[in-house]
Amino acid sequence: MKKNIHEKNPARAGRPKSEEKRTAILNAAGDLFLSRGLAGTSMDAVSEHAGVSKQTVYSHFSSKEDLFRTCIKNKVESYGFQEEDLPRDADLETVLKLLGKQFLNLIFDEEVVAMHRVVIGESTSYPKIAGLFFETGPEKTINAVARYLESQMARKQLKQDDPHYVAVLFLGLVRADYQMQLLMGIRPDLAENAIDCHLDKVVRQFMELYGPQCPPMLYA
Amino acid sequence: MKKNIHEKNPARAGRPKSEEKRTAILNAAGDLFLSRGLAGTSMDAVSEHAGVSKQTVYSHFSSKEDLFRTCIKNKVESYGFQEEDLPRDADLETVLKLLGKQFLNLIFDEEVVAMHRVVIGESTSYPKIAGLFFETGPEKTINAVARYLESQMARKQLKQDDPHYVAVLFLGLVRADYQMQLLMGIRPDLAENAIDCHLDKVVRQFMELYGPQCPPMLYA
DNA sequence: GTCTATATACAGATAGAC
DNA sequence: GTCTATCTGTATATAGAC
Repeated sequence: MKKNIHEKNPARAGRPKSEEKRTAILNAAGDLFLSRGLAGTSMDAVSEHAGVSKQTVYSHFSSKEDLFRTCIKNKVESYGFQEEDLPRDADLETVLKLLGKQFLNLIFDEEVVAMHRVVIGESTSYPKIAGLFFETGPEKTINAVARYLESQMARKQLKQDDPHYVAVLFLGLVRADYQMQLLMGIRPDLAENAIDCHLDKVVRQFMELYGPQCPPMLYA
Repeated sequence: MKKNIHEKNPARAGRPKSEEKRTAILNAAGDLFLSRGLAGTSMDAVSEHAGVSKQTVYSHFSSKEDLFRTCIKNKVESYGFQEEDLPRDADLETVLKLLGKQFLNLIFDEEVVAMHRVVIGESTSYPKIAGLFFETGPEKTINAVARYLESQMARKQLKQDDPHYVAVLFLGLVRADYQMQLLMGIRPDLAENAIDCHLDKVVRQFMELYGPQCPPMLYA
C-alpha cells in the first residue's frame, strides 16, 4: 500500500527486497513502544533491536509518528473478536459466559493492556491514532457482541432493546473495574475461581434484566 | 512536610519565603503535565510558566518525578467525592440519580480526563504514582458509594450483598463506555437529554437488580 | 533563596559513501 | 537499498554569581 515494490515479480525480485527488514522493524518497534512508551523509545533503539540501521528505518517509515501509527494499526487488527466463532445454536447463557470469558481474556492480556496505555497516553498528541484504535478495537468488539445480541432478540431469547446499548451494558458488567485497575498497573486480587464466579453472577444479572422471563418493567 | 521553613513565625518570616513560588510552580506544572503530558513538558517550560528560574524549581522539587508526583497528589485530592453531602433521608432512587450525575460530571471533566490519561500513560514508568492515584481517586469514589449502599442495605432498601461489589456494578452501569471514549479523545455523541435518559434507565435497571421488591434469584 | 549560564547527554532526522 | 557519520535542537540537572 505504501510503495508496492516488486509488483511484477514478488518471488524473485530484480533488486534485493526489504520486506523482511520492514517486518523486523515493525516487530521491534511494537515491542518497544508497548513496553517503554512512545517517548521512551528512540529511533536508535528501534533500529538496534531490529538489527538494521536508523536510515533504513527512515526509508520504510517517514517519521516516528508514521511508525507508531503503523504499529498500532497492525497490532489492533491482530486482536479480532471473532463473533463468527460463537456457537449460535448453543444455550444463550453458555454463549454469554463464553463471550464474557473471551472479553476478560482480552482485557487481561498484557499486550492489550500495554496497547491501551500507550494509545491513551498519546491520545492528546495523536488523537487520530487513538480514534483509529478505538474504532478497530473496542468499538469492533462492541459491535460483534451487539450483532449476536440482536440475533437473540430476533429469536425472542432476549428482550427487545437497542443492541449496541445492551452490548455496552453487558461488557460493562463483565469489565467491572478490572480494566481501569489493569491500566493503572494494579493487579486485581483474584481469589480462586473469582473470575468464573464473577462471570456466573454477571450473566445471571444480565438475564435478570434482559432475559425473556424477566418481569415487566416496574416503571414507565 | 518537606522543609518546614518558617515554623517559628509563619506570618512574618525572617527571610523571604517561597511558599508562594512553590504553589506557582505546582500550578504551572499541573497545567502543563495535564495538557502536554509528562514527556512533553520540560522543566524549562515549568519554570517559565511559573515565573521563576529553573533552579528555583529544583530547589523545591528534587526531580521531575518528584514534581510530577506532588502535582498528581494535589490534584487528585482536590476531586473528593463527598459522600457526606448526599441527602441520606431522600428517596433512594433520587439519591442514586444524583450520585450517578455527580460521577458523570466527574469523569466528563476535562481535567479529570487529562489526569487519567497522563497517569495511565506513565503507569509503566511510575507504577507507584499510578497506584497512589487509584487509591485516592477511583477507589475512594467506589468506597464512598459503597458506604452509602451499605447504609441502604441496613435499612432494607436494597438487597443484601457485598457493598463494594455492588458499588462497582452501579458505577459500571453509569460509566458505560463513556470513560474509555473520553480517554481516547472521542466525544461521545450525546443527543438532547441523553445523559438524563441514560441515568434514568441505569437507575431503573439497578433497582431491578437490587431493589427490595425485586424478584427472588432465579438460580442458585 | 534566587538568578544566569552551562555541562552533559541524547533525541529525531539527514548527508553522503558503497 | 543500506550503512556510518553527523547536524541541529532540546532535555535534565548543576555550578557559581548576587
